[in-house]
Amino acid sequence: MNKKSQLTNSQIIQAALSVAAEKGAGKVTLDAVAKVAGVSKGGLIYHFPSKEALISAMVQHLLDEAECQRTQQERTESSTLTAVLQTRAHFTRQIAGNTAMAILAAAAEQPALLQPVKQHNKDVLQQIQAEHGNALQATLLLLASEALIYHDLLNLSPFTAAERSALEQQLVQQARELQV
Amino acid sequence: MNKKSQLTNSQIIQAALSVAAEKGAGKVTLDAVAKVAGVSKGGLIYHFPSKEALISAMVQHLLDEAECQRTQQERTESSTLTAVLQTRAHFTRQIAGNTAMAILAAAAEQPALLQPVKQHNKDVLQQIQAEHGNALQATLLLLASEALIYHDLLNLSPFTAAERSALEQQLVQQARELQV
DNA sequence: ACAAAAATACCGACCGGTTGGTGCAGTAAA
DNA sequence: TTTACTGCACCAACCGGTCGGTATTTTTGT
Repeated sequence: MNKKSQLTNSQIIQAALSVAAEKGAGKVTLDAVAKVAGVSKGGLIYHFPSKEALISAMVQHLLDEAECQRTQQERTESSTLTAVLQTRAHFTRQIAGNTAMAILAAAAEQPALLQPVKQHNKDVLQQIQAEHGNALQATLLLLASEALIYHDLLNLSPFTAAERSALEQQLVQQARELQV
Repeated sequence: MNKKSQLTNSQIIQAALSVAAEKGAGKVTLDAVAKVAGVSKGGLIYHFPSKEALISAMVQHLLDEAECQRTQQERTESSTLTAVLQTRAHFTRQIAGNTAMAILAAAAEQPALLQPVKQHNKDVLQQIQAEHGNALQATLLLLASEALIYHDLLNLSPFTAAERSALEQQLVQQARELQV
């Protein structure tokens, strides 16, 4: 029953994501997740032996998804930096609702659970720095883009949708100019 | 006993800050805070009638402190943007430990508690945009600086201390060049 | 000036509810 | 027979918050 098991597995993660998004980061409880996933609590524990394991899987899932979208975008972009900026410009808000609270839940629960995210960011940064002669400037552009994400994460964005689009566009443009 | 009351009040907030920093955002409980503050739970509740009130006060305290440091820096800087960047470069890491988890605690508990932070950011942004002809570029610099803070916040920084200093220096320099 | 009264600051046992997690008997499918 | 669960009772720990009571300070009446 490997297939059904995998299915249930991803159902649970999706449920965890949606609980985080709808009820808030502090409300991701095993009971709530099990209920939304349509699984008994015992079933949940069968798949993820602890809450920590569940949240860790949640974070990993998010990371895999981001990675997937980025590599997809890289086919039509000329550098990693522009690919990242474009991906973020297009997909951020659609994922934001889910991602935000999930990350927050992880951070609140046990900060160490964000370690994979850190590693991922580090990898991306190194790749970008290697591609550009002006690594410092490339890094600044990447940072500005990250700040926009963090704004979504904590719902702290002071920008209107228009302002935000302008910023994203500007970032991509400057990134393109940076290429030699 | 107004003075002693105020003292206890700030002791409690300090305790809440240190609990958040040392134990993590998810461990800010009334019992833990009371214990660190050297106050009974009843005493804590006397000062802050609910956990929400406590965390709200915590956030406000942080905001006031940041505001104070910034206005202090503004005396020796020629623009709000450079003042902000300088302040962040010098003080971020020393506050980071406390601030980080406090903000996270607020976010996880009830996202609405971050509303004052949002307003504060908005005000700063508007002031900066009004001061610069190239508002877009000024905003990008501000954003990059914010990303560095968020890195501290979630302990996600991929930079070494040296890299980080270089980035901060670069930001200030570009901000100075932006002034006309 | 001084005691009675009132307001303030604080204690800590206690309560109802929640949480993460266990244990186990049973079952349907592979 | 193994895998993948269900369903439910149960648990210890913990959580936010209440409540009755107490010590101390301030206000007030005389």
